[in-house]
Amino acid sequence: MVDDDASESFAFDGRSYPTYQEMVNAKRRRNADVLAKSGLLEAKSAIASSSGGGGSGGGIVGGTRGLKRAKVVPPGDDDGRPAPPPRRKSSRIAGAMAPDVRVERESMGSFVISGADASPPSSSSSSSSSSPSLRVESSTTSKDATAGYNGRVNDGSDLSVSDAVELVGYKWRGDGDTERAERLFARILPDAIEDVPIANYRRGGGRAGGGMGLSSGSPVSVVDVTNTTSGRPAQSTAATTVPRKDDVDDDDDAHRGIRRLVDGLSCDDGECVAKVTPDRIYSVACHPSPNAVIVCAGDKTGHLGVWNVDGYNHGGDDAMNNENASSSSLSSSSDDGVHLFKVHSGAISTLAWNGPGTSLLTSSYDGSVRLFDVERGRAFVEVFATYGDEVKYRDKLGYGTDRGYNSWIQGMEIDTRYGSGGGGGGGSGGFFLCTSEGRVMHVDMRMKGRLTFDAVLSEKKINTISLHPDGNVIATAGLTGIVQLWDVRKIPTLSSKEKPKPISWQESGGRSINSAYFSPSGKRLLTTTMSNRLEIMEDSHLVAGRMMPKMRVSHDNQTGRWLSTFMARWHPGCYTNREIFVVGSMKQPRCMEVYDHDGDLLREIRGDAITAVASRCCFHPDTNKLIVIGGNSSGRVTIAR
DNA sequence: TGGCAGATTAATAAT
DNA sequence: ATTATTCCATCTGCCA
Repeated sequence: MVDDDASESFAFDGRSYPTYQEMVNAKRRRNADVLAKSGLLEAKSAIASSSGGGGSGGGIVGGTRGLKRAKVVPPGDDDGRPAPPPRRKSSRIAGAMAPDVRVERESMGSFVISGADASPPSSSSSSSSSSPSLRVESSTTSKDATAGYNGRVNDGSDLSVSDAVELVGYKWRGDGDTERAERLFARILPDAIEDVPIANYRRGGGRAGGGMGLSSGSPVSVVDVTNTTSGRPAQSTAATTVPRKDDVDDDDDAHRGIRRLVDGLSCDDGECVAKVTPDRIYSVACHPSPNAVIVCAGDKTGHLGVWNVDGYNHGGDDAMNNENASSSSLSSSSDDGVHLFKVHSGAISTLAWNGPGTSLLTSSYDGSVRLFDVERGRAFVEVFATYGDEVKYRDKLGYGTDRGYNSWIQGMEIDTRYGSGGGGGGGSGGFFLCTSEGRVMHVDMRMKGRLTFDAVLSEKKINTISLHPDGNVIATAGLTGIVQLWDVRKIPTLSSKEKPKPISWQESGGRSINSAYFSPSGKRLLTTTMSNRLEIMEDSHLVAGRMMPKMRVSHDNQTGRWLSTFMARWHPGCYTNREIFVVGSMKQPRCMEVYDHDGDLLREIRGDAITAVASRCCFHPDTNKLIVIGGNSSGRVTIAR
């Protein structure tokens, strides 16, 4: 059985390549891969027979690193853990559902969700009022609504590190997890913070390390876009995709430098991948410390996985005696650097470190935002959450913002206008949120926390919200298929009747837009669309009215239902005059793609460590090296460097 | 215009 | 090796 060769020429494996060389390269890669695999089979059996090695899948891939599911709970568990419920799925289907929502099974295996619009928490909070002691049951029934609080993890009180570890179900917890987590929190992360250079986050002097600035020089060829009538420009690019210019232009040095970095990326060995969360990854973020690679991933059921990739700080001088290398008898995996917390009851839609890396914000479908404040030693503080109108919530930030079951927080952007390192509330000035029903909210955390505005900017879901570095413009994009730019200062509140009006907008192929992000320099706006395109606009914030993209790359974004959608993301630092971004890909073999700001594909990163489609990707913020991170739909994270 | 059914998608855990 | 499970995605088509 040979894989279908499909068509030769410039197309291969369902993709078309702009140059023959690239196609050939792709093919070589594929062939090498196939070979490797077949060779592996032999090698595997050989190894297995000889050394009988550890357990499952000597196979390179598959990630032996990271979380491991506890198979069976030993009968005599000392922890007093409750015996595992007989069966997970059955219990869930059997009806442990949220009060107001029922799921009915239909013939074809599809589900129907019926029930009133999740009425706000039933007034009688009965048992769960404020149970201080966390019950461990959870997890298996992560979806059940702990009456009130929209089924969130708790009533909004703080979660300590150990709380968050406890909330992880027995299935994904191991001995010593709490101690390890506490050390991460009390020691490893604080050390990592120390390493973050001030230049990385201080405003004013250029956002990024290395270097410098964007060519503020040429004020830009303002894309004249507007004059071309509604018609499209030369649509002729039909041929394919990338509008590339063959001759690299002037800023060669920068270009070459970046190419060198990008070409050097690899992720071939098993150390480059680990299972970090139990479920599908919705968001990834990387701590800015230049001396560590500490990756965070948020999954569908509210788990936050933290992977300390190189075991940063492990050898610490006074490392705890109690748990040195030898202690772990059962779980040798106890020191693979993966930590798991459960901090939300719904998907973690966005994860974001603030500039100095002192705190991590998590936004979730469960309607809450939590702050992991390393600097102040406070773990998962609920910073905002949607609450109903009941009087008892009057003191909560987010009081009266609950809009029922069909509303959730889809995206978040840290507000850097007051300085990303700002004192204020825990290391960031505040944040913007966008929701499934098209709302945009802003929370100012500088004082006690205040909801600054709450406006409906779209009739449908808004997927992302992005703040322009100049602090005056935000971009929203979502199911309406239109990117819109807004003047932050002129967003009307809910109470005011005036209709919000965007400064400018752009539609893209009529389908929805997965993401729209301003580049760190602010010069460009990058969108990822369901009409299979990546589009780059330049100086869009200077245009009023209709915008047109400067560059357009065709890109298969049909991830389907079971994978998180693609959202191309910029490198947060500026390389001299060159900005780059990364995006997942449906190509086979799987890869992550790095492009530059002209839409040129610099690299397809492949390797044994990429075991599945990397739906959500990001970069390590450091500009002195290049590290690419990808999260897939089974909770695995791959890093390339 | 809005609501629903149905198709589609990829990867794992369980068999 | 095959099957069942995922089911807070999104698009199209059909109905009112």
